[in-house]
Amino acid sequence: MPKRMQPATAAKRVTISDVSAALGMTKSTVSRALNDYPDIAEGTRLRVRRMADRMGYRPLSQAQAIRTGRVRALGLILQLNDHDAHRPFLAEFLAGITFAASKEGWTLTVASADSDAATLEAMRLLVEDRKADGFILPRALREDPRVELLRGLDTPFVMFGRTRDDAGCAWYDLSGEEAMRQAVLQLAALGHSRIGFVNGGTRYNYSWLREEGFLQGMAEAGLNVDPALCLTDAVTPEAGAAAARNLLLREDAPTAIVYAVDAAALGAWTVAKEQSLTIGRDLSVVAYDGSPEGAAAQPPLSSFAVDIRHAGERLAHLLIRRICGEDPQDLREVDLAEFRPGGSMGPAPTTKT
Amino acid sequence: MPKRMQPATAAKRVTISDVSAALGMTKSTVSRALNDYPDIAEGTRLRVRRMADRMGYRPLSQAQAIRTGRVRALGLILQLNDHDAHRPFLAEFLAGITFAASKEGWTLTVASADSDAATLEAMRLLVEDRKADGFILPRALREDPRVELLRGLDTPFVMFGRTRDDAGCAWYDLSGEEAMRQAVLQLAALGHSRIGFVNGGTRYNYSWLREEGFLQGMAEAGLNVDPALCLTDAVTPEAGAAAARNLLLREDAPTAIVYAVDAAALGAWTVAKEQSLTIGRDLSVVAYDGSPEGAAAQPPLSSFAVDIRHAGERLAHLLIRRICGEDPQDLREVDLAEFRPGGSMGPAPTTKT
DNA sequence: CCTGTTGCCGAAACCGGTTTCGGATCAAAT
DNA sequence: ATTTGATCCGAAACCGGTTTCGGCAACAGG
Repeated sequence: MPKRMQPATAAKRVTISDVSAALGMTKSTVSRALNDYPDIAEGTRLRVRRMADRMGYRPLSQAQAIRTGRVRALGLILQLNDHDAHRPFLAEFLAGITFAASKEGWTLTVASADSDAATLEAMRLLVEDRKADGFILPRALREDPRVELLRGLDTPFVMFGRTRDDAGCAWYDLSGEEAMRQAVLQLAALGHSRIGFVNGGTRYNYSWLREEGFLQGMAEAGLNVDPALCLTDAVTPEAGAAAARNLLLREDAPTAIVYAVDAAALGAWTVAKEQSLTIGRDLSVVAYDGSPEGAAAQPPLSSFAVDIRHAGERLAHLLIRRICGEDPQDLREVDLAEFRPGGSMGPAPTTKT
Repeated sequence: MPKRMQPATAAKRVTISDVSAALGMTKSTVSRALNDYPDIAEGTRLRVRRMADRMGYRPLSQAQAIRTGRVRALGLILQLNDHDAHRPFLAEFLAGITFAASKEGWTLTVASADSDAATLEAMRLLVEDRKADGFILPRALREDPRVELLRGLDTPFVMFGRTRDDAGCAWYDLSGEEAMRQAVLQLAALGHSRIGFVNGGTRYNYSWLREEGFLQGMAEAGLNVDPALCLTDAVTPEAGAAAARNLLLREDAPTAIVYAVDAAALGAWTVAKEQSLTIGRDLSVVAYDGSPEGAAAQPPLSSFAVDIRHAGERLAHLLIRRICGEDPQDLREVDLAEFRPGGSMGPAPTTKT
């Protein structure tokens, strides 16, 4: 650590001085021309621009940073203690972010943490060291301490998901509420009337929205919601199986279960086998995420698929605009998840006795 | 894009000038003291150091970078077209890297690419923009174009895995050859004599080593190697199943199969069901990776587990030392994978007719 | 006592940019 | 014809560091 780093062999870049010399102007003029200062004549600006990209000039972000404080880098903290539903998607997510970022000349700085507190600390460090100009916040919580911190640090961010207090928040999200609503309506159309709901972790904001959507769908279908059939905090197959057992061992077991999370829904397969139920016939299941594990199940899980790569791209794009000073109000997008039928939904069993 | 970035609100840091002022010295003295220049008196060096960390001074890497060319950032390119065996491990891998890196004050810059050529281009860009001082190269190929490029750019790197032409290469790897050797010896001890081998992709260097280990084990056990029982290029369950079918439908089918890759080995489960064979009794299977999918199979797959998080940590550490100028010869580590018995290996069936 | 090293540190240039300030030019207004 | 004002650009300071250069002591040798 005390050892000094070897100087990197200077692959000679084109500097702003090269450009200004080639034009017979000063650095300052070139700089202001490229940065759209108002006191530069339009003709000059054009000549500078042309020469700059003819010479292949690209400002060195670190050099700019020491004055401007910005390095054209997005930040992302991986929180490992989080339930790992996102892990199969991680590569796609990162690909989306970096793809969109690099298209605009930005890069991604990644750090990791194993607790909420460590995440906050990691963000603080990256900001202090100017390794990130802003953050993408995956897995938005209903009450999110990260938002509080970043508001305090006056550091831009964009959330994957929404949150309760959305003042100053930009976000990209998928309408889990609409998906849940449609799930219920489809089940109702298939004749189901007793429908269970197994939600995800209630600290996540999406759970609140998906429940809302479920209730909305039930209302629209004219069905009664039995609170006893509504469970929460299942994000793993084990928890999902426990929930399924709970529901299916009842006197008045539901004929269909809506899961908020694919991973949890897979638990139903275990329970179905235990109880000799055939999924898609004796029990209908529908969930949300579009995970490969769900698609690989027998029968495949009907689910609302999320294009995680696209989400990454949108998030990167939105964050860049946010860092460039756009109003967070204008940086909010909500897409629809795509329903992917899989065979786990079928008509309600006739007169279950 | 042309829009100028908002200036970041300057959270005031302690600068080198603050430190030098507090000491009544010049910046240059402080700088040289902290960087271990030989022309600084030992007493002075100490006083500077003490004051520096009493004041919480941490040099701004970008400011250093514009002179030194180094930003204290490691680079990693995710190559997506690669077979995705690593994806379940990606989070752990990143955690390992970032954990070790941040402990020494370094960060990780991630980019992605969808082809070999795009990977090279991405690395070139990161170097040019000084967003990475060196690279971690996952999935070492036997002939690796990345190595060639980085040698040319004179950019430090460290490989996860070894390669054929290892001049100037640092690496961390697990001894796949030793694992395969032990796999064979264990099977031989269980009475197996006809043992099949299903290798991974031959462009990867690990395949060559694992084959070597397999052959070595067979030789030590005094067993004949039947070339017809040695297949290659299976890295997915589908390919692994095809290989298993190929082997098991033979007249002289093997009683055990060594797979180079867990994901491929899972294909044997499919084929065993097709042919009403019980794995662990009629057919023994052993593989390499320690994947969760293997552990979840019935019976669980016996496998050599790789601690991917630890690998990430070692790689980060080695790369930092490499960037600091240490000789690559001194930066080579090979660990042993840990055997994790799972029930998929059993005694050889008595007189298979 | 003078000279030549050597050890140690300050002064100043430098890296590649940004930003402030002021001055020159030219048209419009007095 | 001079003043005024706006437009546009150059000069120079600045950001937070690193590195070169040179000079001042102290110490050794003659």
